[in-house]
Amino acid sequence: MKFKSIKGTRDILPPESRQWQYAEQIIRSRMALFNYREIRTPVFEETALFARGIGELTDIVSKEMYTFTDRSDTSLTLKPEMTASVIRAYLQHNLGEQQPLTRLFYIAPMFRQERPQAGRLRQFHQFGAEAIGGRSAAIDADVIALATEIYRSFGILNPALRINSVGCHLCRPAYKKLLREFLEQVRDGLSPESQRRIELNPLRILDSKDDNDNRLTASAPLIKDHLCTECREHFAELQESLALAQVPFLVDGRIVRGLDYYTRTAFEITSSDLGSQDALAGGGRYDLLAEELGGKPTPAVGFAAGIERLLMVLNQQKHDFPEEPGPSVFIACADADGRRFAARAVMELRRSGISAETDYFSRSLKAQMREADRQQAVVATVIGATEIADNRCTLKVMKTGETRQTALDSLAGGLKLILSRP
RNA sequence: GUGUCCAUAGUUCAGUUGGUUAGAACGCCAGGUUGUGGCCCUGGAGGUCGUGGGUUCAAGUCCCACUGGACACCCCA
Repeated sequence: MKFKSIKGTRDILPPESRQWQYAEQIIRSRMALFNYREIRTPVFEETALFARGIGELTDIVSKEMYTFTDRSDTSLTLKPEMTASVIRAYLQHNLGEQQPLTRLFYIAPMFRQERPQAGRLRQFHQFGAEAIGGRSAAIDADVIALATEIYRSFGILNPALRINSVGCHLCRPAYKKLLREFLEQVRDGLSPESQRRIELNPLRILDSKDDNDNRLTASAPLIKDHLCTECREHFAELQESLALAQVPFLVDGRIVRGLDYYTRTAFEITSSDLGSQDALAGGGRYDLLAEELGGKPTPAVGFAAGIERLLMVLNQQKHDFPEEPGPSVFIACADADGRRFAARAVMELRRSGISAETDYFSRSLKAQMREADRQQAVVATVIGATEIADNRCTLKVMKTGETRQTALDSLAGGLKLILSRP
């Protein structure tokens, strides 16, 4: 075996591809219900878009991007996330001029050069939504409700929604200072990893996986208790809106978002049926991003969710996926006349909307019937010189074994009769 | 980037303290007499034992490197 799919990427083969189609179909239907419309953007962008949007110092930008130069020496990057691209498109096409609130959703592949593990791939797929143009917390609640509604409609058993506010450029700097002062006092007891994070990313320490860290930071100040007046009111309004929408949630002051552009609302939906990477979806508000990308100040809120992780949970929870339907009819050929007939009939049937299949190996009838069975054909019929001479054939319903005669020259009609029965 | 474990037919696995032609199940193909699937029976095809080195009279089995995979850290969806 010479060529293989590259590390961290995988092929989605039948019957698994069926699960993807099914998942995407449900996602699309929920997006429509919430009045979000689809956006598709190129798989690559100028590298600078992500550097500016996500933040130069984030792990994603500093060490995980697939970056290359094209033949005219432009630095391009396979998109590691979607939000920067969506805002870029929003600004490029002045979507904000057409309506006050632009609501977009996407289903697309993303690329990050990380070490693969459970629920983490180098090419992975996300669905997500962005509501651009409004600062009301009611919109945050709408976005969060959309995310939870999608999981609810899949029948996911116990997703947990946790929300927080990470403040804004007014209150976050002061809080960070306060937090650093606290962390310095317990510095020596923290894990080496967390010690490093005091300068780099102090908020992260609060959701460390190290039990000892968590003990030491149990009494650390939380940003939700140090918000400015406006952020505090926004967070209160969010909780009220979620309650009105009857979306159950938990306030978790330790939730952080990894990307620089987040302000105020941050949320996560997790499942205990995932491995260590337990986030199904994450999102929040990013009021500063549009400006960062050269547009005029534009508040926005959104979320992104992993499709692989969704499917992992569904399979873990033994979700009842619809099966791939087999052909409606399999035409087995008894002889050369039968094969000639089948060659014409399968196309005629397909053109009249009936999925039809036949044998291509001139095999024994037994083998052809086996094939019909394997393919889960609804009906099988054997055609040969006799049938053609009599203008009659026998339709066999594979599941029950019952048979029924029909005229050969109205095969489609006879099949439709059988297929339309429950 | 770090760590732990793993790598044998299409798939899931077994291969005894290194010792002749590497096995099973499922799947696949063919047959079980005349034109009918599922169950059963019989037969068959299919493996450079991840790759490359090394130790040894002898390596699927021991050692090293590489590649790939799984899981965890990190990070995140």
